[in-house]
Amino acid sequence: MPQTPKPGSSAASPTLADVSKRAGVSTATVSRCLNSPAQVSQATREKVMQAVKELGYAPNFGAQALAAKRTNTFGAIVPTLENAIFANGLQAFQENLGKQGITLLVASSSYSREMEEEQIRNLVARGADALLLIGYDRTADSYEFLERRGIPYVIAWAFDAADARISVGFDNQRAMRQLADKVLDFGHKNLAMISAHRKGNDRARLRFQGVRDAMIARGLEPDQLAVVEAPYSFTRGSAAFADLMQRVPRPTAVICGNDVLATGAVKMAQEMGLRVPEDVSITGFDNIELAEIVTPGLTTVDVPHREMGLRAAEVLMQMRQEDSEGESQELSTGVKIRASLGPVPKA
Amino acid sequence: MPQTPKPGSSAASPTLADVSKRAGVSTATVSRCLNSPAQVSQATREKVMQAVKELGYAPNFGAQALAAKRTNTFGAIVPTLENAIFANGLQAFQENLGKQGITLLVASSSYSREMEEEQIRNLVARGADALLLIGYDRTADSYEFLERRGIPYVIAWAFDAADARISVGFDNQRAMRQLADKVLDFGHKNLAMISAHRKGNDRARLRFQGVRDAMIARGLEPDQLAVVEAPYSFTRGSAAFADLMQRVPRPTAVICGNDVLATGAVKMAQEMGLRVPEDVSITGFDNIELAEIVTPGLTTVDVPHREMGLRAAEVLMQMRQEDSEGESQELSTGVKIRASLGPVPKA
DNA sequence: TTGTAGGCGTTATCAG
DNA sequence: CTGATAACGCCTACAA
Repeated sequence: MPQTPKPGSSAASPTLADVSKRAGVSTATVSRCLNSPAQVSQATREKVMQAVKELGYAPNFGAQALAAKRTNTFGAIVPTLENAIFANGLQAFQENLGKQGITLLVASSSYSREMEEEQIRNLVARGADALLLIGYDRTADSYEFLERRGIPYVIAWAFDAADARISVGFDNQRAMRQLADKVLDFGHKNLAMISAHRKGNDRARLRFQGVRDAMIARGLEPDQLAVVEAPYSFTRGSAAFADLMQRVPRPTAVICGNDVLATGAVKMAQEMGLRVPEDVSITGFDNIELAEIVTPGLTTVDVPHREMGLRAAEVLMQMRQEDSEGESQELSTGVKIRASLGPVPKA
Repeated sequence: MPQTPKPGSSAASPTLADVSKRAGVSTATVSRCLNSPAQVSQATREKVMQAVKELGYAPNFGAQALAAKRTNTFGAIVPTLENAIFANGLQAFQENLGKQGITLLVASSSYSREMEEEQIRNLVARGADALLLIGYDRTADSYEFLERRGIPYVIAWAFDAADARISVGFDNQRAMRQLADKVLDFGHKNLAMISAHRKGNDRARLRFQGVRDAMIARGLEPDQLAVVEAPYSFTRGSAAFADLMQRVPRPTAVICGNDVLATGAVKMAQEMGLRVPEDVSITGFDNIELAEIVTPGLTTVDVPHREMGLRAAEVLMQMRQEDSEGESQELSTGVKIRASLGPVPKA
């Protein structure tokens, strides 16, 4: 049945054909008007644009992608959107992409490798030209899928010089080691750590290892490190802290895998009537705004979020455009000292 | 390890045709296998699924949308993703959608009506079946576009009984009025407000009005209310607070348009050596986690974020499925009293 | 500068 | 149950 173009069908989306009809030109001309206006004469262009306005035409993305094989869309998959850990980096990433007219699609994996694999497929199916991913740990299928499709991707929030994959990030282990060194400088011997689940999370594993490195360098027994794993949330941080405070001997410093956990810990300390840092020191990781907001301010690892996002965008755009290999970039971190870290309490 | 791909087809995405060839069936059968497996015999199904696995086939979203005219994708456009104001609501929205196999695409408008209009077009072009929007204020073109396309949408974070559009939200004016009443109960006479830009932001205007309402009801002159407008950010909240503290007479209570601004204000107060609430009271709006984290805790308007997201999802799914009108829902807010609000300081 | 026509990958409507 | 085949909306050589 040939299409029966109902006159005045208001609900349907106008198509290129509708516009072309109204402007009295061919669909090709309309398409050119929209994509390379220079190729069209002033007069027709105006006619066409007029029709576009009147009909409220907007191109159908699917059809466009299908025909052009290019979407000008990048994707990013982060473990979580619930706290601000990735917000600033993503924001910078998006800003830089926007300058080149590229749209960003964001998805969350909820810290699950399976979910991430699904989201990767999802974004690719939606036509993402390139992907931003967090850390190295993901299913083999995920990597295989990306390679097979030839989708450019860059790994952020982690950097491994020994890995051939392109990344823009920092050395989690070294970063945490530096922080732990500061903690030990204050004389702490009984350390504890609140870590994210290390299984399937390379950043968490490396940060844990960083603490051990620091202990070993001082002749401390790393297995003495009391560890509790907790999902990255404020309340879980509180619970984990309460747990650790039951241990004997009680830790004098609690190193947290990120600022959200550390904030939860600080709040729980207050609830328990423990003073920070007089009774117990607490540190974070990331240096997000929260670290400054909580009282006392968090001593934490300062991560260059914005620069990471910026650079990642550059690398990715280059990889796509020139079909070049791309080049990994290691960024450096620092330690931000705030009041939450202090000397060992007198027993 | 690649799977011995067909010569020349290594980088390209496998298509339905590739799968059908490999499985020795028609493309139609493959499609059915994937979409309504019940219609296919056990034997063929297995053959096909095998081929799908081997080729790493994933459907092309654009083509799918083009042919099926539906995407099982909803969109949401929020003013910002940088702070957690909308995070919990969106999370709940997404969770509920996920149960029905619907994917959520999120975009940010950066508090700009023009940008929002662009994002609406963008998401619709990408095939969003329905949209979640924040507040009522948007360009006429935005509304016109949505109506013309017949895209179901629901307005959240605001509720206006007099407006015919479907919404799931709360009365911002009344909510703020209740909070302001509490402030006045403490005896404050010199009030100040840090508001979001009211132009193009109905929620901000209504909250402002809510404060005035409370003042009027007590016989205070509402024009005495000192107001500073600031973008919703921590640092801007700090700056605005510093500004207000210069005013003569100095306000004894600062009512903020949201918790982020209020937190910035609290921090600035501390920097200035002012005690909260002994020297000055500060209130927020939203009751996000932050309100509990900052010291002192924020007295704020408690908004049922999760329920709003949940309900919005329900309403929207219903509107799409049954093509029904949908029904607006007003949610109620409360006032959460914390330490940041106290009596008027003795002069 | 403009128009014609083929094809992008899927779904859905028919017959077999 | 399965297989052709016609849309779906757009882009892009290729012609005119």
